[in-house]
Amino acid sequence: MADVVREPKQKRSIEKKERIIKAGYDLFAEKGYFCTNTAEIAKAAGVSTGIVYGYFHDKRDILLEALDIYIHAVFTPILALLDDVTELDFEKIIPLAIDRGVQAHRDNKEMHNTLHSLSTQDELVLERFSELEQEVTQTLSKKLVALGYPSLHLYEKVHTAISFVQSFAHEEVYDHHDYIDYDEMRRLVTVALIDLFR
Amino acid sequence: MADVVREPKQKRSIEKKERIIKAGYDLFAEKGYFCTNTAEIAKAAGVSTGIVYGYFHDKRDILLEALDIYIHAVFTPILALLDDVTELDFEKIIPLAIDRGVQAHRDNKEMHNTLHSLSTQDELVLERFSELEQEVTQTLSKKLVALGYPSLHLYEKVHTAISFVQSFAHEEVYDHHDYIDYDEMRRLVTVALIDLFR
Amino acid sequence: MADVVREPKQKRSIEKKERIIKAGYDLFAEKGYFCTNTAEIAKAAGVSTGIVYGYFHDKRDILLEALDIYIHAVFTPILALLDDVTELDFEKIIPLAIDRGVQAHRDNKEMHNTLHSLSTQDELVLERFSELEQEVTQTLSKKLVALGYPSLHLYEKVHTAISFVQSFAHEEVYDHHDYIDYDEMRRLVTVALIDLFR
Amino acid sequence: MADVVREPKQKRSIEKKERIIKAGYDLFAEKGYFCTNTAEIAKAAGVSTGIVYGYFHDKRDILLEALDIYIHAVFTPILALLDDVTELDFEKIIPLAIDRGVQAHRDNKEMHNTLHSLSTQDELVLERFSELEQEVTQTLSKKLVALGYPSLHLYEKVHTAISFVQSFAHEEVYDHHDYIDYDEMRRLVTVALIDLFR
DNA sequence: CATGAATGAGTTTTCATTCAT
DNA sequence: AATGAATGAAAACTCATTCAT
Repeated sequence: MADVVREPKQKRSIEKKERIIKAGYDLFAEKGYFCTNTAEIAKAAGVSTGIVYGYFHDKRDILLEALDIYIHAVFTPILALLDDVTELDFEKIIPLAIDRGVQAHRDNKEMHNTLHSLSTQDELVLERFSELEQEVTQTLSKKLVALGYPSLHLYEKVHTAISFVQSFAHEEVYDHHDYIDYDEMRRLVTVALIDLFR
Repeated sequence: MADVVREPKQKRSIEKKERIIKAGYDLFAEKGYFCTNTAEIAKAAGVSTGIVYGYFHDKRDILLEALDIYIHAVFTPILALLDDVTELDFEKIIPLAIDRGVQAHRDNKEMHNTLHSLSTQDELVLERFSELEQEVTQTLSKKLVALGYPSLHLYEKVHTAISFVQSFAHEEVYDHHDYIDYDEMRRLVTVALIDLFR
Repeated sequence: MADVVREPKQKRSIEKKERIIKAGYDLFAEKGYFCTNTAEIAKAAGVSTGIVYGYFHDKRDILLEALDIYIHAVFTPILALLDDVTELDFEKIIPLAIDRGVQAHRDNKEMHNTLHSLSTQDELVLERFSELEQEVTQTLSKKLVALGYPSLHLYEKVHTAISFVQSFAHEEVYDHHDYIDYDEMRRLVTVALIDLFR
Repeated sequence: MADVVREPKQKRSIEKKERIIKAGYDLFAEKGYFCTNTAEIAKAAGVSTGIVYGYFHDKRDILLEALDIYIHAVFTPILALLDDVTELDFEKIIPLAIDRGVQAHRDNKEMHNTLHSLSTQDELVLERFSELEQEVTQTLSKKLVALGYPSLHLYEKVHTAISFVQSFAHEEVYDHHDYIDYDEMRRLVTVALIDLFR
């Protein structure tokens, strides 16, 4: 009935809302969205089940907020990638980019999976992911152009690079395979990316 | 307490089991594992809900069998990739590989997502995915060696190549972004992969 | 998800569905719609909570079916009122009508209240009540005309009569007041109704 | 365990309490007792949810106070009915009584329904209704006697009259039926009531 | 083997009431 | 007195799994 959600203004409330998001984030990451229930989230956040619905419309709403956290955590370092760069030395930039990508993935791999899988079933999740990729691609492209890189097919290059980095990060972070030497793989990816921008 | 699952010998039973797997496959792909219920699967398969438990231990068991179907569908064409190749002309092989990868992804993208997301939560799903990647990497590597390609760091090259192809396939199949020219991106990926094996 | 409701064909199922409606009827009548929960209905019907949703969309759906029962129980005897009448002797007909009305009310007074109050909040309940009143009015009018009664303002007369009978029935059934002699009141109502049709 | 309810002495408090009752009245009338929650009442009254429990024991307590308002609103004009009458001309009195009854019903029809339905479930509501009917019947009867009307079966006549008026008021106010000419129906009721007192 | 009705534990969500501030 | 965040019990409804037929 009361389809109203508190927009907390006071510090204590804001902290509480954030505790709930954090608890949701961790549980969704650990067990997936569908295997996590609101009672668990409330318990993990140290609040009652009722108050969860004071801050969020429903469980999905918690996910959407967790998505924002995730996006912030993962993409902030990547967007900042070229901030300290003054000259276009891809031999230096690429390894740094890979490090950042791997680190971001390492810190958030479970959530990544949870969100990625939901993106098939949830318009909004998909949309936000999409917007984000666009923002990253365009921001990095703009910075490269500002540093003097030619703009021909740049979006495609950057997008491909991001895609390769993510793909490698995923491999390394999960580290499934005994028969793969990940250092060597990293070298191959590095070379491929340097060639891409040559 | 018949925790026993029939191993169907007769043709009619085998067909029935396969219909259930197919129905499960389609529904899991369309709506995800958790948003599909067993009654729907049974209905789609044209059987009663009860009999599902005559062929499968539980819902997850259907998923596991669907996983096998998926694996077969996706990886058979990829494993067969080098079967008709007699000389190592990567300028020809790579575009073919990309086509196959994109096609496989296109045909099974929803199931890919469903399974991928479950792999975080389900040991066995993860394990089978892992085994499969290993098999593909090693089979393709073996074929390349047989065709005269040097074996140094070959697993890493092949694995990286697979990873890049999948990554591109995903991009192209989902086709999120207006600002990306996917033909150009395909060209970039093709060049990168040719360089990888040069 | 499965928004499907079984339409029971077999005798056992039909009996079960009727048991649920009966249990709902009794509980709604006794405690009102909002103070009755589905678990209670299930328990009273001797079934599990789950199966209730096999036969009914939701709690309101049980109410709607109970409404049909109510309508049948209350209005069947009233509709049949003039069936055995061959001549228009209101001195005989009116007392009979009052008896029937009081009896119907007596048998179903709680449900009457429950439904009546919901009619304000539920379109469909209101609609069915309305239809019913219309049917009763028109059926009785038609019978009177067939017996030779003039049709001028007949609907209004019949509707007024019904309304008076219900009103008296309510009074007598509840029997609130010590200071009222209900036999005398019945006499007054009888006279008023006879005069109405004179 | 402050189960104590403030009896407000100061003007501001009294106003606040009245605002809550008014808000409760309106919401109960509009949506029914069970579909109205205390937060809504508080909001509509412009107070906090907490303070509601400073003035009322519980939600039902608000209803009971709203009942008093209702009773006052509905029955005051009816009780005053014969105040200006000096001679017993029922041809004049009856139409006036019907007008008053219809008007009272029109102004409070939703609350009437809400309260009426609760009277089955709530002793106190039933009791107050009963007391009220008694008061109205007895007050009007006394006035009639003072004007020279014979007291034989007077309570029954008055009670019947009230009951008929209410019944007609309900019909006219809801105005369900296209096939009914309510002006004609009013005429019939008027005649019946005049005859009742003849 | 097959059916599909039945079970009941589990899930999301609401809301009257309390309580820290 | 007043606030409105917080509580937690209770409600509606779902669904994997079982079982009588």
